[in-house]
Amino acid sequence: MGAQHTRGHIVEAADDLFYRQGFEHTSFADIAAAVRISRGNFYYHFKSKDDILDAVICRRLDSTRAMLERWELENESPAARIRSFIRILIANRADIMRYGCPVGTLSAELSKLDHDAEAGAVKIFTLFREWLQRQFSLLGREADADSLAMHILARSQGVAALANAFGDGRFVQDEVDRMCAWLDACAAGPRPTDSQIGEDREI
Amino acid sequence: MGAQHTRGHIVEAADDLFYRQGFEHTSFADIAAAVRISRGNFYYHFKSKDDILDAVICRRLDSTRAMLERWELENESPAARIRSFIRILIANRADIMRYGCPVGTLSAELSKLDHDAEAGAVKIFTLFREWLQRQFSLLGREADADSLAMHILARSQGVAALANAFGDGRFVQDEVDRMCAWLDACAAGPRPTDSQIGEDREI
DNA sequence: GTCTATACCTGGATAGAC
DNA sequence: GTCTATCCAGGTATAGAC
Repeated sequence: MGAQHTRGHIVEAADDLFYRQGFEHTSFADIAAAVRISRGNFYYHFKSKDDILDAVICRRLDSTRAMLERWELENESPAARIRSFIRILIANRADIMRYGCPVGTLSAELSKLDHDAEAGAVKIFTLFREWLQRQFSLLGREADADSLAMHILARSQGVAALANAFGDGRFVQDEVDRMCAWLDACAAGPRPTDSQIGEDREI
Repeated sequence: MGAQHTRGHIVEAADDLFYRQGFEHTSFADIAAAVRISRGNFYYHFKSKDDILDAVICRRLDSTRAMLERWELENESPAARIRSFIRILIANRADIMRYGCPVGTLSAELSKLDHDAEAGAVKIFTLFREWLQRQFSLLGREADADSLAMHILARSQGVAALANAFGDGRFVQDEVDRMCAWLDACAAGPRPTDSQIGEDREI
């Protein structure tokens, strides 16, 4: 068993448990049981629980970067790329209904704990934010690209929060449809006709 | 010191601490320090920490009911009432940026803890949901009133989540403006003109 | 590298004096 | 009603054998 191999196992198990149970609520005993090593062995690989958290956040940052890159390669148009983002709500629907959004719930928890690692968790949000901003810029919305990015990010967070609270899969689908329709209107241009001002400000 | 008086103090302090620090992260020592009583004294008033949580949730249910009633009395039109709801994001902006939404963060935490009281926390959401649904019905949107209620609830949750993560007050104001504009379009009628289908599905 | 044993602390909960 | 003293479980972290 190479050290890196065990270390990787620990981070992987911790990532999963932190998502499902929360950081504070997950004990070394929980992780040890999942990885099948003794508690004492942790301290050969990490010097504290906070250290494991840092490793988990790095792992999530890496996998998020990889996912965003994939979406970019798989889709030609920025609109299609943004739709890939919106559709993670569907792809991960079951987990989201049970455990919420991994990004949102972690940064919310760390915020309450007043934990130093909160900044790292927010960085994951920032990856999405900047990526979405780039896509909206490519869509011809340079002027308000960041605002649009934050808007769609907020909506997906809200959907995840209520999906978790009410456990309603139909609601998720409805909101995804709304977001896609909004995106279409958005791609069509900032202010289609003068008569639509009012409705259009929604965009 | 009447028993009810002390009990009320405990619940009040616990409510505040559970919001700012989270339920699990708040210890009896924290509450005791806030209320200025000894730890042992808790058990005269409550038989366990979970009991205090139940009392806190009841308190929040009551204060939510009172707030919704107030909004109803203070505003004639359903649109104005819904705007009162949207504007809590502004009224409580400072707290939301620091601690998130009290309803959303509690039910998210209890969900991860797999705690029995999660159902109670979700009831608070349900109060908002049903109240909003009634307002949308009065607005002439009986057919999709619940869907619209969930939509606006989700958006406010998303705004709170990102406001907490990024600590950006400007973002909150922008999103509140968007939500108000959306509401105006919504009140104007479900499908203004045929040519707007597509943009309109946003509603 | 991984284990067992254990130190040490915090947190919830109880007992009983006042 | 409120206190002090105390118990006990569970958590992080360390020491040292293998």
